[in-house]
Amino acid sequence: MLDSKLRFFLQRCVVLGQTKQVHAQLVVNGFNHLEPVLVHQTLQLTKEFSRNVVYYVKRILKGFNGLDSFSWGCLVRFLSQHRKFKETVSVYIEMHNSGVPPSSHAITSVLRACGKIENLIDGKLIHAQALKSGFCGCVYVQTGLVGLYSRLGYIEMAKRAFDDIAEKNTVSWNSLLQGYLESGNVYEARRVFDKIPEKDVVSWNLIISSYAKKGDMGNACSLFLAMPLKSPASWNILIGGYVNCREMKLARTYFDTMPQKNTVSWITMISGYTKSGDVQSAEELFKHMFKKDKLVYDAMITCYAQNGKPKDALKLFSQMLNSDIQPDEITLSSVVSANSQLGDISFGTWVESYVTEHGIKIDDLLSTSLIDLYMKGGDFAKAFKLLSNLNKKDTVSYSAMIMGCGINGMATEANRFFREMIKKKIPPNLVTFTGLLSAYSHSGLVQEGYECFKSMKDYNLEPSADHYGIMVDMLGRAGRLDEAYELIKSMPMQPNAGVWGALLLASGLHNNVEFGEIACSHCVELETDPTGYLSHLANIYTSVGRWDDARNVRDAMEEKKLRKTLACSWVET
DNA sequence: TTAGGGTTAG
Repeated sequence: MLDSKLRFFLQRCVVLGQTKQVHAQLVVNGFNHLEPVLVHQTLQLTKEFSRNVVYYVKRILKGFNGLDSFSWGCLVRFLSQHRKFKETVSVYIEMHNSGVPPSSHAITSVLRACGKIENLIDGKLIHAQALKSGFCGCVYVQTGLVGLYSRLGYIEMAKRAFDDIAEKNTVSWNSLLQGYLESGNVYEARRVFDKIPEKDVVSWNLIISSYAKKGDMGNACSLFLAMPLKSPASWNILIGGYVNCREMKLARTYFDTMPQKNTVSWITMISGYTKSGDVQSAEELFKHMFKKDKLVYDAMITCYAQNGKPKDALKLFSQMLNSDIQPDEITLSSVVSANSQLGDISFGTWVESYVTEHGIKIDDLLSTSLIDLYMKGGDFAKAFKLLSNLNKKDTVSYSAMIMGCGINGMATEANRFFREMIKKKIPPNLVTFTGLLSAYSHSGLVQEGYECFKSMKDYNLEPSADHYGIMVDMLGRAGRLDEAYELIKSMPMQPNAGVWGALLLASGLHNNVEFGEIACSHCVELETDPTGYLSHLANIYTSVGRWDDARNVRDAMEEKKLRKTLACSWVET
């Protein structure tokens, strides 16, 4: 009687607190055989991932006297469903080490997880276990194997696993299709697609997504129009394709007409606007969203951080915390980047304590943004420690380091890091050279800077206008104005105001009227507000005693300023 | 089984 009563209560639990109450009842009455039902129910009712639930369930599992592969399987599946793939694998291993035989659910889930985190070694081990435990006749497990090998690019293995399936379902076919798409064999993929006996939405979405990723929107769109039933994912794939091609207008048209938008649709649009620098449109979408989840906040914070609005990024971050949404390492990397733009080094300490308090893992990307923060703030030791603790040092982390050296005029260190990355076969990029050149420039090492600039072509890098700007600045400061001017004339692209501005600045330092005039005229042409440049020129005239010219320039400035003020008040009224 | 959020410059 009590048994069925407890079962009844369990099945009606809607929050963790209730299952915990019933659990206490079970234990008191010695009904431990109902614990698997409790585990199942608890995980079923947990719609949003919660670490507390995992701890709670794990505690129950550890207390089992008998082996329960059902309950363990529930947990493994729960973790996989909530995209905690590393944990899925580690819990599966824990289960195995406890001597619990796997269930088909557990195997299918862990195979998916191995595929997602590209863990071939464990994937193969689990394949062997599946064989040993006799699950290789189960279509779900077999399909899981096709999925694993497909995702990891072992198409031959995937094909073999697929051929072994006696009764293939559409998921089996789709997994194979994904394998061919992953390995870039479009021809074979198309053949598989055409052979699928009952194509479902996913079959269509997979093939459309492959065209969209390549930027072949013609094919993507015509298949999209041809498909019989569209899911929100189909629309999102198409929108994502247009976003990647920077076709925001078309993306917006589909976004506006799609029948059922979900958060993925909104995030795809917001990140599209982020990349095209349209903060206003991103903001407008964000404001109109009804239910904002963590990923939406992340997308919008990144939008601010990447478009030079660090203060807005931080404001939104505190709003996020106030809404009780927990940030993770992805959120924090953007927020650290925002703080780095503001030069607030104290935020690094905050992040480090927040991370330990909330059990967030500092991964390489978050470390890199912290390296940038500490280097800009001059805490070389902390940055260096983070760099040496990285799992994988890459172009970005080294560039952040070198960039910091550049800002702080540490040419020797910049050069040391540069040589280190070359030795490790990590390719430098344009940012690396921006850092390196500015390090030489700030230290006045003209010869080294020159060599470095010339060496860019050895790494197949074409200097940008900014790199020329640094060179002009460096040569100019050293008084080599002729060389600086010659360098500008040799530029393969149109020199920007930064380049001419550097020459103007140097002309001022060395009281050179000739180059000052040339540089200033170009700056005025390129920028809407010429007052700063003109005042520089006036100072040059003054320094060589050409008072009349100085006055003429200042008069011209007054007139322009007056006109600007008039224009402003005209607009205001 | 498909679709969404991150790090270095300006």
